[in-house]
Amino acid sequence: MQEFKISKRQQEIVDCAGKILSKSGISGLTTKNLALEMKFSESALYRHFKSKGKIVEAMLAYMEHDMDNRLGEAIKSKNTPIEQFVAMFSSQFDFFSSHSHFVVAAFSDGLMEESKEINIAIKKIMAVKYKHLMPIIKAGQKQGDFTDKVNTKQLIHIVMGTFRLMMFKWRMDEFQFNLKKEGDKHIQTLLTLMS
Amino acid sequence: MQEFKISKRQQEIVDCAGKILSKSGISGLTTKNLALEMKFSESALYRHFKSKGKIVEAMLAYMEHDMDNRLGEAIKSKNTPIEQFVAMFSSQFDFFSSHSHFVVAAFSDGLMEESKEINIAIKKIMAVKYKHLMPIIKAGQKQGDFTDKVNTKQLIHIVMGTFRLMMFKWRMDEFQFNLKKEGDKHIQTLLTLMS
DNA sequence: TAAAAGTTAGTGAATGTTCACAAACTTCAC
DNA sequence: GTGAAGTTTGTGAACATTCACTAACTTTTA
Repeated sequence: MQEFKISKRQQEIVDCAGKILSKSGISGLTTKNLALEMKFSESALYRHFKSKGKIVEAMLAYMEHDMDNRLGEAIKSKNTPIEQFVAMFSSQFDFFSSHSHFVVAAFSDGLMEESKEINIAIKKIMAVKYKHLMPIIKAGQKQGDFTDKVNTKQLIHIVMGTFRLMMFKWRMDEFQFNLKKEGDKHIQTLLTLMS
Repeated sequence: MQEFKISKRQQEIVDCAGKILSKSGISGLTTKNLALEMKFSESALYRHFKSKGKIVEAMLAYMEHDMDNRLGEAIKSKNTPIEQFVAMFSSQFDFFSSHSHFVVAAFSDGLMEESKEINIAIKKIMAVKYKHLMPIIKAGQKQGDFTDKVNTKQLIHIVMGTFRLMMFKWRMDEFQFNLKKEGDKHIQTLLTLMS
C-alpha cells in the first residue's frame, strides 16, 4: 500500500483538475485552465507540483488507493458471491456518481498516450478491479451461483466490458442519466446471464 | 447511402493518416507527421483537404460506409440468427485485423473531443453496428436461440461492451495477439451465455 | 525573519493554417 | 502545330496561437 502525503493545496489542485476533466475532457486540462480554475497564475502550479503529469498521476494514484480500499470494504461486508458482486458494483456506481471526473481519467485512451507513468497508473486501476472481481467470480462458479460453462477470465471480460461501455455512454450523455439506476439494471442482467 | 467522390490522392492521405494513427495514436497524428509520411510539405495537405479535421472525417465516413455494406453482406448470406451473429463478428474481426488503425479512430475518446463533426461521425459508426445487430438479436430471441429473460437492448449492450473491450485490449497490446482467434472465443462465450 | 506561496513576464517548441509563387500538365484558339 | 490560358499539385516561408514550463521578484504567513 502506498502512502499519500499530499498537501491540502495539492489536493485542491487535483480536485480542480478533476473538475475540468469532467467538464471539458482531456483537451481542456491545460495548465492555463487549471490555474484559471484555481484562481491563481500558471506558475503557482509549479510551487506544488513538478509537472502537469505529476498532477494527473496524483489523481490516478488516489483513485487506485481509494478504489482498492473501498472495494475491499464493500466485499468484506457480504457473504455470498452474488451479494459481493452486487455490492462491488454498487460501490463503483456510488463512487463514480460523485466523482464523475474519474470516469474521464480512468477510461480515456487520450490520457494513456500522454506518458508512460500515466499509462501504468491507469493499468494499475484496471488491475485493482480485476483483483477484487476474480475471487468473487471464481467462488461463485465453485458453488454454482455462476455458470462454469465458460471460463472465469472470459466471464470477467464480459462483466468489465459491460461496465466500461456503461461508463462510456454515461460520459457521452454528459453524466446526465442516473448511473446507479441504469447500472443496477445491467448488473441484474449480468447476473441473469451468468447464472 | 452517401457518395464518396474522394480523389486518389485524398485516399492516399487518408491511408497515411490511418498508418500514423495505428502506429503512434492520436497524439501522433499531426499535420507535420502526416506530410512527412506523404513525403511532401505540410501545405500540400491543404491542396486536398480544407483542414486536418476533414481528413479524419473522410476516414470515418469511409469506415461507416464500408462497415454498413460489409455487415449487410455478411448477414445476408446466412439464415439463422446464430449464424448471422457469428458471421457479423467474424466480418468485424477480419476487417479490423487488416485495418487496425480504425480501432484507434473509432474507439478513441481523444478523437471525439476534437470536433463536433468527428464526434457525430463516431456515433454514426456505433449506430451502424447497432442497426445490424438489433434485428438479429430480436429474431434470435423470438425463435428461442437467445434468452428472452433479459431485454434486447441490454443484451446488445453486453455484446457491444464485450466487443469494445476486446478492441481496447488489442490496441493496448499493440495489435499483437490474433484478434480473430481471441475474438471467436469471446463470441462463443457470448453465445453460450445468451442461449 | 525565513520559508512558503504567489506574481509578472518571459521562454522555446509545437500546433494547424495561409500565403505568394512555381513547375508540369491539359485545354483550347488560331 | 503552336502558343496562350488555365488547372493541378507542389514548395518554403511565414502566421497566430497554444502548450508546458522557468527565472526573478514580491507578498504572505508562521
